[in-house]
Amino acid sequence: MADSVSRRVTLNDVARLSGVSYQTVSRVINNHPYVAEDTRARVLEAIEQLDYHPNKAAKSLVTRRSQTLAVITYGLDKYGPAQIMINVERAAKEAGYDLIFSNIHETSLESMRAAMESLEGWQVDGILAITPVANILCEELRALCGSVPLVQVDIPLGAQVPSAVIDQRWGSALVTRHLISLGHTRIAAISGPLDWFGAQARHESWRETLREARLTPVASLEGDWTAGSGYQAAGQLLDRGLNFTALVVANDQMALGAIRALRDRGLRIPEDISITGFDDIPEAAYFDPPLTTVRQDFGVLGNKGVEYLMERIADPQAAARQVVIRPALVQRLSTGRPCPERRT
Amino acid sequence: MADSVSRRVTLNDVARLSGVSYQTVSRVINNHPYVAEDTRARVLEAIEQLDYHPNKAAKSLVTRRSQTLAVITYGLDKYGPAQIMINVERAAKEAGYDLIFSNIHETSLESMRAAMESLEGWQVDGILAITPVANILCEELRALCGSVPLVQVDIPLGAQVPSAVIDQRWGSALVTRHLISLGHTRIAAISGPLDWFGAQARHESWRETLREARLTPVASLEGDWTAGSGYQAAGQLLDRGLNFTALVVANDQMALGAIRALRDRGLRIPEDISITGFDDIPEAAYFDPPLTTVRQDFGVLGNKGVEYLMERIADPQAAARQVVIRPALVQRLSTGRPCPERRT
DNA sequence: TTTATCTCTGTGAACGCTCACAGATTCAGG
DNA sequence: CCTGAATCTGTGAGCGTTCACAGAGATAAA
Repeated sequence: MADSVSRRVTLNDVARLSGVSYQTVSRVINNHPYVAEDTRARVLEAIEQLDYHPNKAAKSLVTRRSQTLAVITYGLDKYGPAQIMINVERAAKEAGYDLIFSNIHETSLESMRAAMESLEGWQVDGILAITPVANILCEELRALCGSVPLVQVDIPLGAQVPSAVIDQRWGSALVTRHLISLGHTRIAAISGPLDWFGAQARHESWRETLREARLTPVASLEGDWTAGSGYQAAGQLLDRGLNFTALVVANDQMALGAIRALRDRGLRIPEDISITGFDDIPEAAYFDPPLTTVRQDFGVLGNKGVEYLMERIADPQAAARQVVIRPALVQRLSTGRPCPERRT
Repeated sequence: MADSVSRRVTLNDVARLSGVSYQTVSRVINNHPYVAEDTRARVLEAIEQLDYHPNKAAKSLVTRRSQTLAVITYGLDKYGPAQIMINVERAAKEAGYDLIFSNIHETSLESMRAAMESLEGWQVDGILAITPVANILCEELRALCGSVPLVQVDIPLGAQVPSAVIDQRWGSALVTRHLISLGHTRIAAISGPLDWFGAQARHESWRETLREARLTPVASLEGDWTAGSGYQAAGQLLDRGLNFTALVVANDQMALGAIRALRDRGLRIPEDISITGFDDIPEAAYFDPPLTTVRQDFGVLGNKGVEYLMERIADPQAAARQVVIRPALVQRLSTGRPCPERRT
C-alpha cells in the first residue's frame, strides 16, 4: 500500500532502514553478485516494508536506457493493426519492457513527426512501428528514429529494412488459385485502399495469379476495408452488368458487405457467385454462408516483431532481415464450383 | 536528423552554441516570461540546429511529474475496450500527455498487481483503467494506485468512484422495450460473460424490463462475446424446445452467431424470431438481416474519461463523480412484429 | 540623483539513481 | 606470517533537468 501523501520512498530510505549504504541497496535491486546473503535479505525486507519502487526516470537518466519500447501504429481501428498491437504488448511485457504508445491518425509525414517528437525525449530502447500504409515512407521513419533500433511490422515483402511481415501475396494467390481450381474463369475483385501495402500486394498478386493461369481479370474496385464499402463496390460491379462467377474481396468485413449486396440482388452464394475474404476474423465462420478466407496469424507476427527488435537492441549492427510469415487458406462455404448456366 | 552515434544533445550543448546559460535555455523551452526576444530566437535556432529534445527522464526526475498517463486495459481484443482505448489515446495526445500502456490478460489480482508494478516507477500523472470485469476489484485497484489520480472507464453505473460509463441498463431496456412494443411476449436472451459489468447490467435490465411489463423471461444463456458462443447458445435455446419469438443478444458478434444458428434450423428473421444485438459494430448494418442494436459511443466515452482524469489531476481532492453516457437504439431489420401463428 | 521596481540572466543545489573506484574484510597458498 | 585474490561494502561523481536564489542592467518614480 503506497503512502498517500508523503514523499516518495527512495534508495536512501531503504538504505537507512536496513543499515547499509545506498549503493548496497542498488546492488540488491539489480541482482549484482557480491552481496552477502543476510545483507540481501535485510535489504529486501526493508524494500518490502517501505513498498519501495525504483524510480525509472532516475535510472533511465543515468543508464541512458529505459527498458521501454515505443509502439507506433496506424489504423488501430482496423482488425489487423489492432491484433498486432495486442500481441506486441504481450510480447514486450514478457520480455520485461514497458510500452509507450502512439497511434497516428493521418498518414502525413507531419503527424508521423509529431508522434516521434513525443518519443524523442523518452530514451526508448527500441521502436516498433506498425505502418501498413505506403505513404508513411520507411525512409523518413528511419531518419526520424536516428540511431534507435527500429523494426517495422506490416510493410512490403522484400523491403530491405528490419521488419516482420505476412506474405500477403501468397495469401492472395492462395484464394485466387483456389477459385481457379474450382473452375472459375471470370473473377472480379474488391481491393482495400491501395495506399495500404497489404491491399496493394493482395491486389497485384490477384492479377498475377490470374495471368499465370491465362485468365483476364474481370474488374476490380477499391474499397476502404469497411463492410459498407464492400457493399457499395459489389453493387457497382453488378450494376455494370459484368459477368463474373467469383469475387475476391480483400478483407472479411468488405466481404460481408459484398455478400449482402449480392443477396439483395437475388444472387446465391456460392451457387451464383463464389466469394472470398481475407484475415479470417473470428466472425467469418459465422457469416452466411461461412466465409472462405485467408488466415493471418497476427499473434505470431507480433511476437516475431518484438523478438526481432530485441535482437536488434542487443546488436544494432546486425544485417537487416525480414521475418516472413505465411498465411493459410481457410476453406468454408462461400466458394464452390461455378454453375454451367448463369443468370442475367 | 538525429546524430547517429554521438552523445545525446543536452541543455548545455544548446546553451554553449547560443552563448547563454543552461538556465536560459530551460526558460525558453518552458516558455517562461522574462526572456529577451532576441535571446529566445537565438536559443530556438540553436535547438533547431542541434535537433535538441529535452530529456523527459531528467525533467520528470526533478519535477516529480511526467506528462504521462497510464492506461490499463482488460479485454483489448474485444470491440468495446479496443474502441475506448483508441479514443483515450487520441484524447490524451491532444491534451499533451504521453501514454504508457498495459493490457491485462487475466482478471486475477496478481496480474493487476503486475501491471501496476510496471507503472510504479514511472511517476505517471494519472491512471485510466478500462476495467469492464467484475473481479478486478475497484477497491484493490484504488489501493494499488495510491495517491495517483485514477479514473475508471466501463464500470458499474452508480459506482461511487471517479469514472466514465455508458448506461448499459438503459441500452438493454431500450431494445427490450422495443421488442415488447412490437408485441413480443416470449423473449429469450443470450448474455455476455456475467463477470463483465456490462453483461450483468444488460442482463439484469433485460429481466427488469420484462418484469415491469409483466412478462416472464423465457430463458437466458451465457456466451463469451464471440460469434461462436452466440451460435451455440442460440442452438441450445432451440434444442430445448423453448417457445420464444424474440432473442435479446448482449453484443453484435454473438447476435451474428445466433442468426446463423436460427437460420440453420430454418427459422426466418424477423418473421419467426426477432433478434437484437448490442454495440452497433460497423458491420452490424450489413448482417443478414441488418441488425437492430444499441449504439454505444465509445469515442465520447474515451474523451470524457480523459477529460475527467485531467480534472482530477488538476484537483485530486474534488468529489468523485461519474460521467454517464446514454446509448441509443438503432432500429434495423432483424426485429419485427411476431407472427400470430408459429412453428413447431 | 537616489531608490524602488521591472526585466533579464546566471549560479548553486537537488531530483534518485548507477558507475568507477577504493577500502575493508576474509580465505587460501607460499 | 605475508601476499594475492576473492568477497563484500562504502564514497564521490555525474546523468540532464528544474527550482530557489541572487545579481545586473534598464526603466520608472521620488
